[in-house]
Amino acid sequence: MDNASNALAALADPTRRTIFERLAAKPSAVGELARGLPVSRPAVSQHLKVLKEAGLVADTPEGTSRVYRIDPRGIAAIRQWLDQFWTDALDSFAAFAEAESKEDDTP
Amino acid sequence: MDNASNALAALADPTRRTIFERLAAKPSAVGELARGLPVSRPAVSQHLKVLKEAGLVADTPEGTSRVYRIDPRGIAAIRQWLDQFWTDALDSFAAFAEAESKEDDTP
DNA sequence: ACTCATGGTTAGCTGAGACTTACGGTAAGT
DNA sequence: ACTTACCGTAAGTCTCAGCTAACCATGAGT
Repeated sequence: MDNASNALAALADPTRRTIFERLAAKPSAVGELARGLPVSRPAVSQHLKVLKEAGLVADTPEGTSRVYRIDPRGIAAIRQWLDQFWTDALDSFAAFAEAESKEDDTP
Repeated sequence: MDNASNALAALADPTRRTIFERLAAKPSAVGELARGLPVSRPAVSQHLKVLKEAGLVADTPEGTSRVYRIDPRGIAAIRQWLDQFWTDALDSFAAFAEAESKEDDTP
């Protein structure tokens, strides 16, 4: 799926992965996240924007604050994309193993 | 896992995703891949190096050629990393839905 | 109305990485 | 031995993404 592309690209950045993992452990506000990270608050905002557009997180206004949490849709998209190749990967390996065993004609 | 980090970063590039998908459909040599892509052959070589270090592909010398195929380990690493957050994601959404329903005190 | 706290947005800088070109290295065929 | 085909690597260029600093907007409390 094309949505999986955005999700994969979003999780490629280490800082975004850290943010994602922390939100998985506990939904938090922007400043709360930035305080525990080595980057500034605007950087966290930009990362959250990317994660949101990738369908990996969702946000809810909470007064003057804004709470972010994990969105299962992004994870589902990546899983679906991966499973598309899972059987192919096993087939490739099975074919390789079989070709290897047939090469054993050197006694 | 840390191996999942490399795999995610490797699949972030669109060209590498295309190479990965084509190898899933059919194991191929480097030149064969490059002929169907809008980039040069050395570029494909570099991409394959990244994919190999990420555990996503494996290669086998075939005479003067070199056949690349999919390695299931990379896919497994990403799947394992994702499943680590799957239940957390569902919990986050369940908690959000419950909080939403309790806010229905505005008749 | 004023103040304070929280966040999203923009401009600009900088470093990482994707690409090409050129080169060297190896195996098969003649 | 020579040629051809296939591939990996090094050096260099250039674009893009992540970061900071500064600014503006909004809601809560007084």
